[in-house]
Amino acid sequence: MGRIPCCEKESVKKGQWTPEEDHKLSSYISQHGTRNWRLIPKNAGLQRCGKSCRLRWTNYLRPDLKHGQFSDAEEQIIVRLHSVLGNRWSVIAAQLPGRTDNDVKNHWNTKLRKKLSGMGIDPVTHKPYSHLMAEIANTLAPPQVANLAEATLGCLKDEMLHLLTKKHIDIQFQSPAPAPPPITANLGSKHDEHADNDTIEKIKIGLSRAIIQDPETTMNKPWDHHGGNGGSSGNFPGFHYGFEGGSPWSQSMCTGSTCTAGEQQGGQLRVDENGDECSGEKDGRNNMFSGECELWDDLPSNDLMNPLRYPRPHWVQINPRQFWAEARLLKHAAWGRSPRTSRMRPPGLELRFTTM
DNA sequence: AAGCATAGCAACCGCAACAAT
DNA sequence: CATTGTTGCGGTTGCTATGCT
Repeated sequence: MGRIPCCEKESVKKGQWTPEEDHKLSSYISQHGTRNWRLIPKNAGLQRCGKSCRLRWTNYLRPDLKHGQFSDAEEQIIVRLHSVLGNRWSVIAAQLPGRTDNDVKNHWNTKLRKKLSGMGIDPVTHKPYSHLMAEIANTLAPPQVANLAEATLGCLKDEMLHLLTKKHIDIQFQSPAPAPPPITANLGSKHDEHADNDTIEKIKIGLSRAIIQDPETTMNKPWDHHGGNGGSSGNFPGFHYGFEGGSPWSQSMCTGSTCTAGEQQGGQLRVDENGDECSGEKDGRNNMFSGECELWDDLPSNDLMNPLRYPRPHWVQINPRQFWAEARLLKHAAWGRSPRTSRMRPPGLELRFTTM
């Protein structure tokens, strides 16, 4: 025999509250208080669950609530407390008069998390992504780092794939040496799912190859702390980070060589439809982290733990900004239209990334 | 102008902690 | 101390408005 439900589900109304319901609930609570939520809907003449009434009151109807936009000061409090407390929304909300835990949680999930990500800061740990990756990389053996880098690149590939598969495309990927056979990707026909999956796999392989490595840079091994082109992070070549002190909003993982002034001031980084950089978009879509990641190509994942077998892995630094700019150019070329035709790629696409 | 994608927000759900008996 | 009921919390979902193609 289970616990009795908090209300009779079948006779209870769900969904948006009407102004009449709000009025009934508010006037009842103003007279009788919020003693027993199970009895409140019955006594107030509402066909609602007590739990639903409590939620409506605490999150919306309470007279001491603020309903407007979050101020900069409030946002900074949330970020600071979240870095210490994590997702303890009720505790965070308690420090913000007039705000509910639901408000804070929603604001975090829709705005602040993206804002931090856009600035290159991991919203979970509140550390710069590059710092985290450097920390991880420094604790792993090179083959494991390769695995990690592969996974990182995999995310980028999926994003790019998504970009490409939004519309019908017919592309050829062509890679510099060692030249793989050109891969024709023909997406958009739904009639043969197996063939489409096969094509997607081919695209993934093509992208892997298209992001081609620079043989000269193989002299710089990621685990060689004395060589390479490491930045301010010190130990791990290719990972640059550095941020200005002060509020979290001024933090950035950018290095001087890869950031615009706008980014260093905390602006959001974007690439527009033309592949041009811009900043400060209000909705924060297409946010990217700047900085660099490293790829060791052509390492079969099932044998990555054998450094003797793969003593000299290839690697390439990827600037995500350039990645997306290239991706958009690729998209425009594939669709056969671009606002700036001078920037269109000729047929026989070559996707290439330069080191910074 | 229509259709689609995305962001923002309100509300729901399940679980755990707490209180009452 | 065990059981039962209530409240609070955080994750998730679904609806609506808005923007984009």
